[in-house]
Amino acid sequence: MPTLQDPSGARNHLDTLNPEQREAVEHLEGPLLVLAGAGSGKTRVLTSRVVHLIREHGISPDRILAVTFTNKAAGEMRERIRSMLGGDPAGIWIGTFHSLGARLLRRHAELLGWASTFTIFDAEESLREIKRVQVGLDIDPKRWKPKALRTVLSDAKNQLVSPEEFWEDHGEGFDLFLRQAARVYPEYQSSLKAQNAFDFDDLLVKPIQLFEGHAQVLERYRSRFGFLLVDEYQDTNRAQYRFLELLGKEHGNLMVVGDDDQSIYGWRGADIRNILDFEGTFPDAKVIRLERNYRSTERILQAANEVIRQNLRRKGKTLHTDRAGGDLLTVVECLDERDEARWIVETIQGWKEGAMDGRYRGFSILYRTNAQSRALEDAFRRAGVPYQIVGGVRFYERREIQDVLAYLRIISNPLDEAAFLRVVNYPRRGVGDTSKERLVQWAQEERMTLLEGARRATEIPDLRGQSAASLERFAELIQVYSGRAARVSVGRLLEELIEELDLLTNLRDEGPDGEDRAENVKELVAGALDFDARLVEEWEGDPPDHFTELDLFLQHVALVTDVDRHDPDSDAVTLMTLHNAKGLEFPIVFIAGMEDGLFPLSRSFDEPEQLEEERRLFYVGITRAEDRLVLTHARERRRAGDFTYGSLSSFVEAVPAELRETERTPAVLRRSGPAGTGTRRLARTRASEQPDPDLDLDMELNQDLPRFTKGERVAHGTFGSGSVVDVDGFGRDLKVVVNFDSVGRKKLLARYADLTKEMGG
DNA sequence: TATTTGGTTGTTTTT
DNA sequence: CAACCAAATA
Repeated sequence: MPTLQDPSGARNHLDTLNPEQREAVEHLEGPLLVLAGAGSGKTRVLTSRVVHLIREHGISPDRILAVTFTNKAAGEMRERIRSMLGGDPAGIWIGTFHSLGARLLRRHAELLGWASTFTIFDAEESLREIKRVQVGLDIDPKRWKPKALRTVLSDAKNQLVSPEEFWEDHGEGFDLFLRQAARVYPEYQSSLKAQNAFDFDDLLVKPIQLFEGHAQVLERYRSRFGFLLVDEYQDTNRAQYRFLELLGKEHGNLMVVGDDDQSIYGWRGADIRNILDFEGTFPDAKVIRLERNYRSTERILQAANEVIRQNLRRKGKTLHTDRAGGDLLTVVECLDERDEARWIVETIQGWKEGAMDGRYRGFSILYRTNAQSRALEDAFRRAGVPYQIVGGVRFYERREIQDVLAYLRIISNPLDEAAFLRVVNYPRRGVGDTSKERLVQWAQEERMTLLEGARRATEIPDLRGQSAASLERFAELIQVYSGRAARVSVGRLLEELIEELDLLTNLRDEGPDGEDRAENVKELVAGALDFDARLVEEWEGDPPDHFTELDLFLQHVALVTDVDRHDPDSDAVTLMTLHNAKGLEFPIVFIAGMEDGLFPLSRSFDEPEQLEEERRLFYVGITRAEDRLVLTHARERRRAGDFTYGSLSSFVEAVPAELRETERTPAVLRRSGPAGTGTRRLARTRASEQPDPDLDLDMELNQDLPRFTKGERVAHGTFGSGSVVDVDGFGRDLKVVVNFDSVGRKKLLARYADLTKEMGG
């Protein structure tokens, strides 16, 4: 037991806790469910309990396993424990399910038939792989969408359904799509194995197989980790539950912390029953509720309580705060998404001088879909207000980053064919699709890896001399760098590689985005150089012996998310989806796009379960706010190319009127005349709402699309006159086949085509 | 072999 | 209105 100094005065860490928090922290053995409302200090409870276990009960840190939802949360937790303890909790495991899984696999991959230098395929890479498998099985990727297949396979994995079981269930079933999936699944798995790769879901599934198939390994970790702690338990899925069950069911020292009202990942397989039924699974479980909120004003909390109260499937709790009163919620009506964005930016500029100390960092804008960030981003850029977007196109998913990473992957894992094929002709060295094809085929026949094949490219029949020479040089390059990888840091390796390939110049020559791309690559290098330092602390007392720093770097970048990269200290407004906002807090929060159909999304209307999940998402959004909450909605919004007209979200109407005030942007006021006609709009409901008649622009788009019948004569701006041959689809998807007199047959989408009916046809 | 073009497609949410 | 993809052409 460490008898270390306590610089933060945390010796009395119990004194600052409320009775419920304290009870949770002092809990020693047996299952414990902490139902922690938003802002109730659950992270504090988790860290304090770890510290308490170590310091008061003499538990060695290496007996503790803590699971967090993001890597950032893991890092913060470790940091807080360190500072409370006054020293590093060496040997403790803290991470996400995925990173812990990766860690286990690094140590024991051989038992499953993988090498410890395995590659982790990200979502994009698994998609490519699925496509490749599809083509191999002669399954048309147009008819059966690879993305849909990936979703199905991912779901199956998260439910721990093996390829064999999946085949039994669907291989000969009546659902044609699932039948295709049943064929793809086993092929996909063996393809991954052949490349010494795991996909994201494997990081959960394979450790479970490891435990289930190797009793001595399970026993080793089971006895090592006598204390398990899990954050955000409401978002765990079947596989994650199984993982915990294997490690913790026997001794039962499992503390889970979560909030059923904040379960927002059902679509990803998260099973809310895990938390709802915890007491059923662990009959001797102690349950502690944390309902005191330390974050938000009373007004905000009342709104949140009222909203979530409408859900049926919940444990039920009500949050309280000492922060009586507070500002009303503001509901703002905007013209369209650009007006909305402009208003938000201007409001932020106005407010920051007063209450916010002239700083931007306390502001956050949340939205339902990533697409909404575009208009906001435009407005911020135009106004010169600093912002950071979390999510959307993720940093590590950018094309140029993926290209560079693919080099590192093939250097680290020579079996990684996906990486090989990605960069063998990047930068261009005259190895086109046909050459690649030849190589792949030949290597397969000769039973060698693509890299070996490239090394012996001159032996490949029907290959241009120039291509063969390029392949040989490429193979040599990779070989040289593989050797260096063991001796040199990743940062250094990357610098040399980029220099040698002259990548930055290459990127800059690419066109308008080239400079940005070059910058991104530089940022990656900076990250790699920085990585060396971090490595040491993370694996302290648990040294990496079977693999290189390069492997760990690749693992790191495969698992970091954009939320992890969010920098709360930079003075910028934060923009992100509501999903990404989980666990964060801001003094002032804007939620944009509060329209029925967008939030809640229209797809959730007919499924009560889904509507409840949307509502929980709204609840999460509301409870991010400390002092002020602003909800904006637009009369019309461009979505997927055309206009949609939305009315105020029913979620907002669920907030009692006395808790909110309504406002309209100047642009709206200009349109509808001075206030006074005011409240009418907000009381109105549903989609019957039309834009004001004086809203001249885009009037036509709002009119019902004309109907067409076969044989009818029509006229088109560019193609001239013709007759309707066929009509297909309906509504916004209405397609019309017209045989034009001059240019012949064309298939047109009615909503764009602007066809007019010819008189007397 | 590389680049351009035209046509189709699509918007939930992500570890 | 994109972004992405397949076929066409330089």
